[in-house]
Amino acid sequence: MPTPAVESDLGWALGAVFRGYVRAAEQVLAGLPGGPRGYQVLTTAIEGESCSQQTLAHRLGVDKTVMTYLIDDLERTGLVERRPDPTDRRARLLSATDAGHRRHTETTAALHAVEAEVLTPLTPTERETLRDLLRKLATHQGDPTTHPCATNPC
Amino acid sequence: MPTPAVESDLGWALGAVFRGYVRAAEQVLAGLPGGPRGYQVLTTAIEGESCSQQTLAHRLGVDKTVMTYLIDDLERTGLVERRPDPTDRRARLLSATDAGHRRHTETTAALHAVEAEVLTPLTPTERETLRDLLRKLATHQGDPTTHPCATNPC
DNA sequence: TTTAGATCGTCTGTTCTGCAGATCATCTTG
DNA sequence: CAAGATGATCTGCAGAACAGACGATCTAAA
Repeated sequence: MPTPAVESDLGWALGAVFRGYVRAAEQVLAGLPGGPRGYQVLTTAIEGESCSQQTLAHRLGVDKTVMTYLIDDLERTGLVERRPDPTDRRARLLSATDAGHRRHTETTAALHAVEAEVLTPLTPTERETLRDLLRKLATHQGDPTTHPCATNPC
Repeated sequence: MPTPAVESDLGWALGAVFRGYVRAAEQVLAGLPGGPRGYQVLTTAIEGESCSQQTLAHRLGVDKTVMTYLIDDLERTGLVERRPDPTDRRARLLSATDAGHRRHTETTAALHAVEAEVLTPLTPTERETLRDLLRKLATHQGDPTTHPCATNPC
C-alpha cells in the first residue's frame, strides 16, 4: 500500500480519499476470510462465472498460490465450496453456499453504506459529478485488475 | 495494498484511478531509495521541519524501526544527512543535501507530469472540478497520515 | 542532587505475505 | 500411444513490518 506523494494536489487528495474509503471498507470486511480479496472471490463465485481458479487469480491480480489458500479460508468458513468440474477433472468449480449468499448480501449493503459515508460532504449533484469524472478517468486507465474480462474472458 | 470492492461504483472507479496513479508514480520513484515513502521523507527533510524521526514516522504512518532503515538508505545515497540535535543529544535532525534538493526538484516535476498524464481525459474545467470535489472529501476524511500536524505538531 | 520514569534511535528476533519452482493428476495434440 | 501443456497444490525462500529489548539521554519529583 504505497502512499503517494504528499505534495501533489491530485495525489494527496486522491490518496486521502482512497485510504479513507479503504480503511472503512476494511473494517466492514474484517470478519471475512481474506479481507477485500475474499469479498471479490465470493462475488465472483456468486455471479456463477464458474471459471478456473487460475483465470480467476489472474483476473483478481493475485498469484495462483495465493488463490489456493484464499479459497481454503473461504471454504473453511462455509461460504464457498469447491466442486469438481464435470468437463475437466483437474479443475474445480467455485460456488457460493447459502451462507455465502447471505454474507455477500450483507457485506455489499455495508459497503454501500461506507460509500455513502465517504460521500457525505457532497451534495447529490456533486456526487454524481464526481462519479462521472472518476469513471471517465478509470476507463482510460488500462488497469488489468479492474478490466479483467478484456484480458481473459471465462 | 488492499483492493476494494469491484462492485461498488465509487470503490471501483476510485481504486482504478488511484492504482493507475500509483503505478505511474512508482515508476518515477523507482530509483529513489524507499520508493514513495523515501520521497515523503525527503520532502519533509527539505521543508526543514526538523522534527524527530519518531514524530516523522508517526506522521508518515510507518513504524519507527522502518523509519530507521528508510533514512539509512536515503543517507547512504547522499540525499539526506542525520545531524545531532543541539538541544537533545538523543535525537537526530534530518536535513537534505544539495543532491537531495536537486533530486527532489526533479522528482516533483516528474510527479506533476504523471498527474497531468492521469488527468488527460478531462477538460481543464473538469480537472478543476475534480480537484475541488476530492479536496472537499479529503479534508473531511480524518486521515492521520495526511493530517499529521493535527495529531502531532513538530 | 538524586532518583525514577519517559523518550529517542537502534538492534534483534519473529511473523506474515507473496513468489518461484517442483509435483501430481489430467487434458490435448500429434 | 507419446509428448507436451495445463490446473491445483505444496515446499522453500526472500522481503517487509512489527513487538520487544537495549543504551543513551532528557525530565520531573523527592
